[in-house]
Amino acid sequence: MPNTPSNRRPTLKDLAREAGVSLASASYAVNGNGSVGEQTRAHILSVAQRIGYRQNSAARAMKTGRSGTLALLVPDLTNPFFPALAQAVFRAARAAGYTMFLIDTEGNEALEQAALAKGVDLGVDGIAWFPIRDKDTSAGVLARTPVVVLDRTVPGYAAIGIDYLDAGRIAARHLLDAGHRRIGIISGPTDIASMRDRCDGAEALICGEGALAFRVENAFSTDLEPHAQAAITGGGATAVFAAADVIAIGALRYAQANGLRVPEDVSILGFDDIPLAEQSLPPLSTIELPIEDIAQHAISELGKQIGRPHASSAALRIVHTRTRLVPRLSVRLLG
Amino acid sequence: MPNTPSNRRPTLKDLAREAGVSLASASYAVNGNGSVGEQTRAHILSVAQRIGYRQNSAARAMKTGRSGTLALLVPDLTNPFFPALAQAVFRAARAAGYTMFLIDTEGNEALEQAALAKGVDLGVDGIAWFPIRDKDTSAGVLARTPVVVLDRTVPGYAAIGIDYLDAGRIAARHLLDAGHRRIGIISGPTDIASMRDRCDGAEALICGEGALAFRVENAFSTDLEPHAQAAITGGGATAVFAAADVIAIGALRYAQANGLRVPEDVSILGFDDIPLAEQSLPPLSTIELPIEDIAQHAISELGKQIGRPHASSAALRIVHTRTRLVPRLSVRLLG
DNA sequence: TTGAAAGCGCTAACAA
DNA sequence: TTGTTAGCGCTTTCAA
Repeated sequence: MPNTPSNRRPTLKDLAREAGVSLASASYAVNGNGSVGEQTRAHILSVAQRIGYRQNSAARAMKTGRSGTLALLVPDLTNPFFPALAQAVFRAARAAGYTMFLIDTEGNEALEQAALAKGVDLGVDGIAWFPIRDKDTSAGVLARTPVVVLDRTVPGYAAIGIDYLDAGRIAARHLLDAGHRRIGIISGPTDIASMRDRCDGAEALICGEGALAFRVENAFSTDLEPHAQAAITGGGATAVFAAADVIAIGALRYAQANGLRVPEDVSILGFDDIPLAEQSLPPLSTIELPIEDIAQHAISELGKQIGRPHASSAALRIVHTRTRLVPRLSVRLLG
Repeated sequence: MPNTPSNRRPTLKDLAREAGVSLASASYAVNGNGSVGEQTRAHILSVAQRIGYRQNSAARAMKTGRSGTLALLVPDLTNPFFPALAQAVFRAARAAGYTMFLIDTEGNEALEQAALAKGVDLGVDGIAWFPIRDKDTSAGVLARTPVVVLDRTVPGYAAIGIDYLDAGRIAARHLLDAGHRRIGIISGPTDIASMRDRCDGAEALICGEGALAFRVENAFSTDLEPHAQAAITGGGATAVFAAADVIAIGALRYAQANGLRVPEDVSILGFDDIPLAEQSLPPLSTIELPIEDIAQHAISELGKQIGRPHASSAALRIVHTRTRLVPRLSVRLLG
């Protein structure tokens, strides 16, 4: 009959007592690091199994200052880009031996700040942070915690960026190469630098080698606002670069609902390559974000910062990853 | 000049020293519970602010046995149902004063087990668990941690269920009421009880008041397998109940790609009400899951278990929530 | 109202 | 190889 009070979760001490060894031996056996005789270890482990011993990571974390956990903050899980990114980051974290938690900041800056603080308080070893906007809501809370900002840039933090100017150029290049000259742009909300960049990149090239039919802005939604609707039906563009797939899908639907065939009458190029893009009719040509690259770089950057306690004030790495064109059927090759 | 070594995160001790008070007073001030003079507290708080003091929740959790955090495990974040559920659960948790972390078990039972264990080890106060299948992968790890199982049932755990038999009946009722008599069912993977139930519920009613044209199974995907394709084009049904929206969307597309108009030639009723359902052409009639109810009940059940240390062996609550029909345009009312 | 001090469960020197 | 022991940062009882 075990001496362990059955209503309490067994501790290392219980385990040691139960197995008739010292605390240290029990700890070594459980962590597999110190030196314990092979049979001692086996015995301890079997007792652990029997009494249902589990590490108390809080205590362990307190002692070692490491919790083996990372947090990922994303602004909106219902935007299909983020689950995809999250899975990639989860995988990368797992490969590096970390357990990753996800927090949805729900587009709410107060929540974002609270989540950042909570992460720090709980002692996660690092935070991969996809900010709601290009704004530092951290209020100094992150001073001593490894952080890497994803996709955006927040002054003072390492970041994994995407070369959006280049991405915009890739988009424009594709349309131009397909023979289009009058090209319109439907931008997403421009308070986000990455959005401005991709549109600026595209616009520069379009103006250089063709003509910008229009450049309008629309919310991050498949519902097109009136001016965007007007641009599509009356803007005179043979091709439209919609700087986000959700908007592109909205444009596609709007065009079709108004008697325009895609791509025969108007070509549409999206951006993001969300799962839905492949399944629209016609399948949407789009620009794919280097999700895997971002995930890899993010975890490796975090790993570096965690390894090297405080070089945070040292050179802040900003890694740039590149996008790729995914040609499908929504862009027409002009004769 | 503060005496706090600047490269280390300030501790309560640092705060107490810096403010010239005892550890206890500092703790009281920070937590707002013990008794401290008004000015003492204000002073301590301002010093805390200045030196950037933050609680170390790991230490706090170790002492109190409570971390103020909950974990939510879901099987697949790229299935749009889960982000929606996650957001609802996050909100409910927040309203109850908890911080919630999300873990995607990625349909992998080994990962699920590891996540469960990690949650327990980290000392979360409770776990809301949406299992991959109706299978207990917990390996006894959860013995002393409050747990509530979502949507499925796992022996030995409290659960928030959905009355799927009833849901299937609601689906069949809708089709029958619209005048359909030859009705087919495309089921999802039937190793999941909830899937069997909704189909069984529908089938019973269909057989009673009409005729079952076919009942086939398909993976949880918009890609239809050959037998499902054949059933749609050659099964002779005027209406199809696809027991998951993703499958319904696949059926819709397949039908349309093969010259069948929806709902003129064939009606399609889905299940889940994922965001995409509203945006398909035609908008998909479907059955809505009571996400908010599930979230509320889950958090409240967890709250009860956390409050009452160990009534776990007591009566296991199984709460049942009800679904609702969301009529849109993919079901035709027969003359 | 304030402070001293005892641990929470664990790790890692260090000693044996 | 094994055991003893000093804390990690915090809360909280108890005494002042």
